[in-house]
Amino acid sequence: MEKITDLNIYKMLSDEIRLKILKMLSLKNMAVGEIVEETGMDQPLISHKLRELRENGLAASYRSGKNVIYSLSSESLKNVISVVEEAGNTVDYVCNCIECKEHDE
Amino acid sequence: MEKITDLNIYKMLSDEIRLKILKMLSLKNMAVGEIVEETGMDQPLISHKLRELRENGLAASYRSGKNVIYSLSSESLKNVISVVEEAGNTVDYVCNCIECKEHDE
DNA sequence: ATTACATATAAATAATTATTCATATGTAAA
DNA sequence: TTTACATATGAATAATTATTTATATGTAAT
Repeated sequence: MEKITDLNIYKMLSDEIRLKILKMLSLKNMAVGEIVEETGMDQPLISHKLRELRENGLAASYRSGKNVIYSLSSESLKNVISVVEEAGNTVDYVCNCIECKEHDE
Repeated sequence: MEKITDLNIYKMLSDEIRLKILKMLSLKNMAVGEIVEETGMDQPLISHKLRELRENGLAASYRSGKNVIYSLSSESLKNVISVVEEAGNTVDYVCNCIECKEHDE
């Protein structure tokens, strides 16, 4: 098992589908089928994304009958997600005010 | 100018060189030449990375004589960087304890 | 045991992103 | 006003990552 670096966390969060999955998992644990349904994406694609999240230590899973249930590996990820969302708003604000207007088309 | 989403922030942070640059800028403002020197990478490569950071609203720049000085666009990015670093440690810890050991080679 | 359901995997392809190389631009000094 | 220095850009290539397709595996119900 590799060391989990902040770089790896960012990489995992930098894909739209993986990010969506993580946000869903931050609300409740979910079976693969539910994730497939709620995202509307293909099952093998979701399975790949879940594997990446698992292998990079951001998600954990266990089997329950026919289903496999996924969860966030750590509560601290919820914190990451919300802090970055806030920062996104702040940066956006700063950018609109200071210099980005100059480059508008 | 595009809306800055949390996804874009993650994308910018998910490249080793860009992340290194952002961490450097979180300590002090720097001229391009200094960044090139301190990272040891090629000048055009750094210039490309800086452009990405600028265009995504994470960095700002101004000219000072022959030099161009870069800075973080927002203090809140420092917060993001440190929160994720912490989360990395936490996740790592959780993972080592709970389930990743099972998959060790 | 056979079938159906849920999930995982591997290999192939497609798409995106990073890096290099050559050169252009903009500023200041001689 | 030529030269040097600092940075930026564009086009070409290389490398990485995402997606699809086909199929395998594992569990449970009949």
